Order: sequence, then C-alpha cells, then structure tokens
Amino acid sequence: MIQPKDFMQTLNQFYTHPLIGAADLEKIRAKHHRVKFKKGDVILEKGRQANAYYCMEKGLARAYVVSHSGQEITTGFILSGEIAIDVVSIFTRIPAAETIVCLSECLCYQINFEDFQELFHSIPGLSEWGRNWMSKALFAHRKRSISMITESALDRYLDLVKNYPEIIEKAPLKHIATYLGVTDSSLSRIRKEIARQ
Amino acid sequence: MIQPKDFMQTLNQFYTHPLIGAADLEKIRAKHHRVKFKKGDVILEKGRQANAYYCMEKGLARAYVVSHSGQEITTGFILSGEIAIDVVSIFTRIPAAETIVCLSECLCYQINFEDFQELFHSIPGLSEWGRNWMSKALFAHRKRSISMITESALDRYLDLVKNYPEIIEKAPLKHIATYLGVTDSSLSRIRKEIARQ
DNA sequence: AACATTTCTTGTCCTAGGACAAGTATTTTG
DNA sequence: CAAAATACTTGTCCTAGGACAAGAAATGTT
Repeated sequence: MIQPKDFMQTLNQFYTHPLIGAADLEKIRAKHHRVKFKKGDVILEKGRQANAYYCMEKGLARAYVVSHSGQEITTGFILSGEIAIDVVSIFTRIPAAETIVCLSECLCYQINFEDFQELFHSIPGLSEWGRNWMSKALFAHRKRSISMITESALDRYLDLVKNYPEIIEKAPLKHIATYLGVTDSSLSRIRKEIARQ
Repeated sequence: MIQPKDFMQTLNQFYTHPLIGAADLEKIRAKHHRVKFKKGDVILEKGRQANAYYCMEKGLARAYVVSHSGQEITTGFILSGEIAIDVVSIFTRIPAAETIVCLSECLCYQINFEDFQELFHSIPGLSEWGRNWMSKALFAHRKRSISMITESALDRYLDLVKNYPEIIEKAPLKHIATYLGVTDSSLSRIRKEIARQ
C-alpha cells in the first residue's frame, strides 16, 4: 500500500526546485509508482532501450559497462536519494550502454519516459530542474576524470571513504576497485595500508 | 558586418532539433552576436560567474582546471562546431571552475544567459535540444573516464589522432598530455614510438 | 553440516609511466 | 635579427600499481 503523505515527502526530496510548486509536485507524483527490487535484480540492462528512470528511496545499486576486453567497469553507484538512470539511452533514444543492478534490496519510484516527457513540457520548473540535475551530473563526472589524473589510488579511495562511506560498507571490494580504476588486489593492499595506521 | 544568410546557416548547425523550426531559429539567432578572439584570449575565467556561452564557428580553444597541486589539467578542447561553455557555472549560477582559452584565432557566436533562459522557456524544442546536448556531453565524459581506466596512454592517444586530428595538429603537446593524463615527456616518447613504425 | 561459490588477501615478479634534469628546436617579442 | 621564452626531446633512475597465482575467509545453497 502506498502512503500518499510519505510518498509526497520522499518525492519532494528528489524534485526540489524554486519553480516547482505543490500542485506541480502532485502532478509529478501521480506519474511515479513504487517498485521493489531484490538484491541482484537488474534495473536496466545493457542493449535494452531505457524507457524509465528510478528514484532510489532506499537501497544501493551499481551501474557498470563492459569494457573492450570484457571487463565490468563500475561507472557509478546509486544511493538512497539518487536517481538510477541511463541519461544517454533515455533521452537520445538509443540502447543502454550501461547495466544497473541492485546490490541490496531497493525501493524505487519509477517514472516512464512518455510521462516524464509530458511533465517536462507542461511544468516549466521541471525542465530547469532537469537541467540542474544534469549540470550536477556533469560536475561529478568532471571531478572524477580529474581525480583519475591527479590523485593516487589511495587518495581516491580515501575520498570515497570520506564522502560515501555507505558505498564502502555495502559494495563488494571488486566493484569499488573498478570504480576507482585499480585491480581488486591493489585495493586490498590499499586497505591493508590504511589499517596499519 | 554580419551576413544574416551565413549566420543562419552556421547557427543552424548548432541548434538542430526536430522541434526547432525556422521561426524559432530566427528568434534564437537574434540573441546571438559574433565575437572574435585572438590566440591566447580568455573566453571564460575561473572564479568568474559564467553569463554566456559561445558557439565556436571557427577556431580551437582549450578548457582547463587547476589541480590541487597547481597543475593545469586540460579538461577538453573546443573545436569548430562545438560550444565553449561551463555548464555547471552558467546553469547553477556558481563561479566557473574552468578557464577557457583560445589556442588560435576564434570566431564565436555568443549568447547571454538571460537571453538563453528566455528562449529556453519560450521555445519548447530548445529545452529538449539542451537536454540532448547535455546527454551527449555526459556520454563523452563517461567514455573518457572509462578509457582512462581501461586503455593505455598509447591507445588513448591513438584514439585522439583518429577522432580529433585537428587537436593533434594545433594544440601544443603539453596540453594534449594533461588531457590524456600523462606527462609531456611520456607523450613525447609515445609519439616517438609511433613514428618508429 | 557440508559443499560450492564468491570475496578478499597475500606473494612474487614485472612494466607503464612518473620525477627530475639537461638538452635542442621553435616561437615570440623587443 | 637577437634575446628570451616556450615547446619538445631524451636520458637515467624509480615507483605505483598491474599480472598471475594460490590461499583464506565469508556467504550462499542443498
């Protein structure tokens, strides 16, 4: 059973923008529906056209791509309060390059592309909200690229520990390793080194 | 003197979207104005609030950030037909983290934030065009992060040679080096190695 | 509980690319 | 055109982190 009050409150956290009022939020809410995933469930699969995105209320998911050599590279983690989405696939209408898979039980609010599209054009604040969301995504990507160039694996790991302890606690080492761009043995040694202090 | 015919044609290349018609394009055009920069001129400076972006008709520019340790890291090159913009700064209204500087004489069409904002809300196709543009930017960023993890410096360089020969020809080695995440001596050796074949 | 599977650790050895330094070549500028 | 600045190359030596492999620990499954 959906509890409208809680639902509103949760969605509010996702769609915060000065131009989005209570009435807008209600229209937005009406297009979302709750979906539960179990650990290991695939939210979005590589090769499939993404036709929805998912606001993560609770849980942890991992997005990855398969490299040239067949290796799974973790491109990001989706935490509570974040959105599981393949922006490229959903908005440029091409098959997803990423797979998104749950690392724990996940409670999400799904919204389909067509519904979003309608809201996007009818609620002025929403297009701006989307632009802001993407700006922040670009910011995060830029930061990551730069840290790959300027920081050691140890420092990148420490950043993650500091800013996203939940990932460290809940994600398996090997996925954190590919996210950081090191092998799992290297990351294991990094942890050992940190523990020594 | 601006030649309206050419101007339209050039801008058309930038603002291509099924929902943007000829009348829209004319409205968009009216808000752009031509700016010329000389080699070395700064289009956007770190610390300043970005209040415009620039469609590059002709020329080459470089975007960079200054790392923790004071090193300039090239985050991207802007070629003819691309847009010189600090998305984060202009849309989230914070000071620019990047500096954009011309590597050659550059001919640009500038549009100011307020004008863009107006068009963004009055031309339905433009918000979608912007969303597409950002999706592509995210795609490029993701690709770069992945290549930093999975490819050798040599392969990353060869990719650049193949896809952006203009950068190789016109940008100084040291900027290409920081873009690829290697030192300039390393890149020099990579070039030597390639030349040996 | 017993087995299989996955996750993590550790060892040995190796290599891509960094640090530093000293050139040479090329532009820029007075 | 000469001096200065910048761009690029090359040498020597070194280190972070990869490759591979084998074990230990934890987790899942019947």
